[in-house]
Amino acid sequence: MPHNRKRQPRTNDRLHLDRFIPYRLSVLTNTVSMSIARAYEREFGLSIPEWRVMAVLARYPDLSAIEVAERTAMDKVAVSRAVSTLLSHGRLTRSYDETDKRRSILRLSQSGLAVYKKVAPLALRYERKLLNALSAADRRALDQLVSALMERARRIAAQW
Amino acid sequence: MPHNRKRQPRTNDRLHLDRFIPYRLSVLTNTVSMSIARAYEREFGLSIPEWRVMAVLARYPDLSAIEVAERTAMDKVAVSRAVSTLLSHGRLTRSYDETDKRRSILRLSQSGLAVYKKVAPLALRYERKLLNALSAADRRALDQLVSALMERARRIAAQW
DNA sequence: GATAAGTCGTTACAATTGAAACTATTCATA
DNA sequence: TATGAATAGTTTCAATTGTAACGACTTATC
Repeated sequence: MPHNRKRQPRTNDRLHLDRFIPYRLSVLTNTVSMSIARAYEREFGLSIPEWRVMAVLARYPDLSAIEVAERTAMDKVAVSRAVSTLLSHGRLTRSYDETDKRRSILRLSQSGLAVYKKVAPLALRYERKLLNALSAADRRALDQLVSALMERARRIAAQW
Repeated sequence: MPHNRKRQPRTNDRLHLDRFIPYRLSVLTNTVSMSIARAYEREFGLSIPEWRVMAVLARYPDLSAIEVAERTAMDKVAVSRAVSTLLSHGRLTRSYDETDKRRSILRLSQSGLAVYKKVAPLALRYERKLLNALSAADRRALDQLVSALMERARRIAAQW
């Protein structure tokens, strides 16, 4: 019997939920998202979709709803709902494109901008807290891994 | 002007959705989960909660519903619903603990086990496909990063 | 310039999920 | 052994989300 038998490979042929990356990613993401969502909700009455719309409009004003959807990986119905509640709370202004009356032009209002300026640091603080666990090198590694997996996941989704 | 000015750090003070790790994790997880869910649904009529219950019972037979919930990071209502549809499809058997009649004892039926044996390879194949993008070293790194982040996220969630 | 096909955004309806209340049972304590 | 608190699991109701259909408008084609 060989004494230097290889260690079990991480990905083996039996399914073990605790080692199954899609599952672990899902649990991790849920935990993270729930923490953040709770804070947004508690302190600003914002849902995650609403917050995402605000974040993207803060950086790119005057997008249409569809453009917001593209940049936030939300579908257009979700954007439509988020926009409508943000409008009703006065956090957004909406006008329409003169040359294409279907397209909306969305922008943070004064009050929306003010809220954004308070929420953004909260979000960043959370992220910093989370990444505190990691060395600078690990953070770079994480960054690249997430990018690589994302690309791969997209490709697979297209095939399946 | 110094020519060797440092590169911008990855985590800076402005919020950029594409660089915000919680957001990126969320998009990645959704993409991955949807691919898998679609395949389960298409080929076996299983939802993700149902599939998780089956996976954990395959490895640990005779758990109670609460124990399943603990091991799958689902809440007990979700488990109750998944169990009830699995029972109605004959994929599970349920008995009750003699000494504590509240506790159920769940176990895959013959047919459940048969389904499991077909689904598990599908899941593992997906994972392998996803991780193909990565070197062995990267895979180990991913493993550790997810663990570290998970621990950290739990800790933060407890505080907040 | 009429018609068909496509796009933007909303609405309506169904399915999923979450939170709270509930039943049945057990446990702790007096 | 009676009573209050706790636990396992289900049910109910409300909120969220996904899908499909729709109205308004624009673009392409004839």
